[in-house]
Amino acid sequence: MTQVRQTKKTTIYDLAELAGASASAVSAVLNGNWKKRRISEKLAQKIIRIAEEQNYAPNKQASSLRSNKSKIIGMIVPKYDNRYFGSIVEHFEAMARERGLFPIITCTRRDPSLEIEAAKTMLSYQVDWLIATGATDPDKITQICATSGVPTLNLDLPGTLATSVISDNYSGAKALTSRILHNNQQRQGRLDPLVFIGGRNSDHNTRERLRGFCEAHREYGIEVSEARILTCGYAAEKAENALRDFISTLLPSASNPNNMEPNLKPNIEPNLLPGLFVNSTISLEGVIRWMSKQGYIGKKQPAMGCFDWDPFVALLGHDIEMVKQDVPAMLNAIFELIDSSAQGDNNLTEPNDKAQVRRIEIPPLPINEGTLYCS
Amino acid sequence: MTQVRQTKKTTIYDLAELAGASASAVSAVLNGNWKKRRISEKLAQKIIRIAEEQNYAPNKQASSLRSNKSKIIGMIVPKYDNRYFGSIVEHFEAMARERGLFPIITCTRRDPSLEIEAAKTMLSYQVDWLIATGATDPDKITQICATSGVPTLNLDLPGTLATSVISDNYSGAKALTSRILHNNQQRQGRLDPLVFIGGRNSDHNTRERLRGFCEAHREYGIEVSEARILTCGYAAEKAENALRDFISTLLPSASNPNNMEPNLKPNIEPNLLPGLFVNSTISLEGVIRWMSKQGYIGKKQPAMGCFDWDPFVALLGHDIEMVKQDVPAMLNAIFELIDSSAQGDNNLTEPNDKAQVRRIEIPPLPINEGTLYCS
DNA sequence: TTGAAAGCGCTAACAG
DNA sequence: CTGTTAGCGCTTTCAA
Repeated sequence: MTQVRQTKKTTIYDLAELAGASASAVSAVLNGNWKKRRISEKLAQKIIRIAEEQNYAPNKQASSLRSNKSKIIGMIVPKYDNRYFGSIVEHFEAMARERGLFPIITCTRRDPSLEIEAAKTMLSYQVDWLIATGATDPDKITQICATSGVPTLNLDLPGTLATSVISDNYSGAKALTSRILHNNQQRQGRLDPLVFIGGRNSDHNTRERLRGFCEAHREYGIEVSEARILTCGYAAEKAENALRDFISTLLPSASNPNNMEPNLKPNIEPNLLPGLFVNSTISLEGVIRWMSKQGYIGKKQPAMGCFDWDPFVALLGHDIEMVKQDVPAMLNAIFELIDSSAQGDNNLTEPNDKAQVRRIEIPPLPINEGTLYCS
Repeated sequence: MTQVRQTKKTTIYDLAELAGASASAVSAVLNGNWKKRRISEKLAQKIIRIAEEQNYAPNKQASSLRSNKSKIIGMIVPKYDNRYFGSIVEHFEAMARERGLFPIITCTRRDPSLEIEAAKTMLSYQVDWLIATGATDPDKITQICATSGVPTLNLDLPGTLATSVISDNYSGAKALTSRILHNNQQRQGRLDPLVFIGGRNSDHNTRERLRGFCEAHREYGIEVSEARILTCGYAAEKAENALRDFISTLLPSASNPNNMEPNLKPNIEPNLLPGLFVNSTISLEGVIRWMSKQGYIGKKQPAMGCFDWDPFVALLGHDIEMVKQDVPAMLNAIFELIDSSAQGDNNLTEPNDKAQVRRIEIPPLPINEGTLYCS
């Protein structure tokens, strides 16, 4: 190893010269298909040795320019501020690397325009695949990619133009709601409707969870009024404000002594909050912040549940039910699709062929580590 | 827009043909330097229109192959399982995009071999810059990149061969330790040494925090024994086990009725734990899990502090002091370095010139949102 | 104001 | 068993 720094990167031509061979020989050896080219083992060894000595790094830009496949697999993700997406990204990277793919992730902060911007940029960098995770408009991404012949898959939030792998939101939410209703009954000795908080009306998952939420109520024989659906977005602040506003309309106060939701009137007690279904950990953050400030804690805390999991919430002492989405299973499904499409690499089956568009729903896992302390 | 899908990607030659111009004109226009080439505004408009109509996506592989600059900026990150790194990545991406750079992140799970593997892969994809965040061996990465002439920067954990931007761990830890000692005194009515838990002896941050930890004790006139330094790694399980083992040697029990740390003996009470300095939120996860299981909660909970911040911990009711590392300031420092190097783009100042290697320490922010509920 | 042409580093026929 | 050659899509002189 003579050089520590060089102004110009080593190429296969440099290696070829050092090995006294041709660039194509070097290329073949370095790509591991020298048996096919029947290059002598001796030459192969020599080339490999020299490459290592020179600390050679192949130029993937050039290689994929020529071979028309980059081995880059892109993923778009909304946020890094919770365990769910963090886990998705970690699993995705690991599984991509196992397959010799190069994963690139980009975070679009739930910004629709950034999403399509990011997709276009990824196309420019010649991704072979694009996974749209939690995208606000997955179909737009699929369309853009289709123009360049790049296959896409949706994760977490479904689209109609590409196969989607998502949680079974309906069943998960229904089961979660039942558990909260049950806990609420235990706590308060009666069956009141819950409040649904967080998420967006416009997104499929929120709608499905809402459907499960309502169905669980129906099975308990409870009606849920529109006023109890607070789909205010995901941000913690929005959830905090939405809850505050809702409660202020609910509880009797100096400013509005009579302004109570009709069906709650007979039961209402100033310090008794309705049970809460929180649609994400980030919304939960706002909810808990508000409850803590107001002193709705300990005995005064209502039964609660959260669609998504966070380890500290499990320890929060709030006795909060959680649903953990099955990230490993979801990514297994994703890579099964990718693997199988790589196999049947004929032009007959277009990746996002109309007939092939499927929706795969993965059951989430119920969690209840609550009640660990602070009873 | 006639085509929805095409088997072959559109190139500047296609656009050139459609525009009745040459490829080089198209290239110039699309790169925004058509004033320099004095191309007619009319032609420029036409080309831009056609490009949009065709949903043209430039091939960055080809472009950077030719121009020898990719505009790709890579970052290596250890984990996505905490707010600190999540925040780093989000800020990094946003700031990179502001500068027209393409950020690519890769997560190496604190695995040294994966780290250098990832660095090499990024080099193959022709990154213009590489930021090594929390790397176990930053200098190795700097060396590998230097071979290809790619400048690097260290973040979070420093190296000696490239400029590093890190938190002021010593001062942060010292202040945090003082606060915990103070709280402990309030709670237990006396001054006992704390236990330091989490992190690695081998990493600079842990050592510096330990130094601040000891110095704070010294200022309080307390001696810290070796036995109280539990640098067991970062994983939650490891912290949980280390704490369990430590306590079992500390407290009298059937199996070891006399096996107590000498200087604690006079004060010991079965249910009174020593105060805790926890070196990361992920270690804290294990610590709290164990404490909850054992019932060391509420009044029985010792004073605690955590180097790093998590919103749910703030709501945990454990009255846990936290230190929040100043991620925006850290990334400002990073991009200041990048920006200034891009400015003085002469060959005279090598990016990682020996004389230029600096260490920039950013003061972390103290946080105390504790005591919100569950008093 | 524009086009032709060379070549970035690599791969893949094809020709020995 | 190995080398020559022709591009992949783009940028960049250079020449008009």
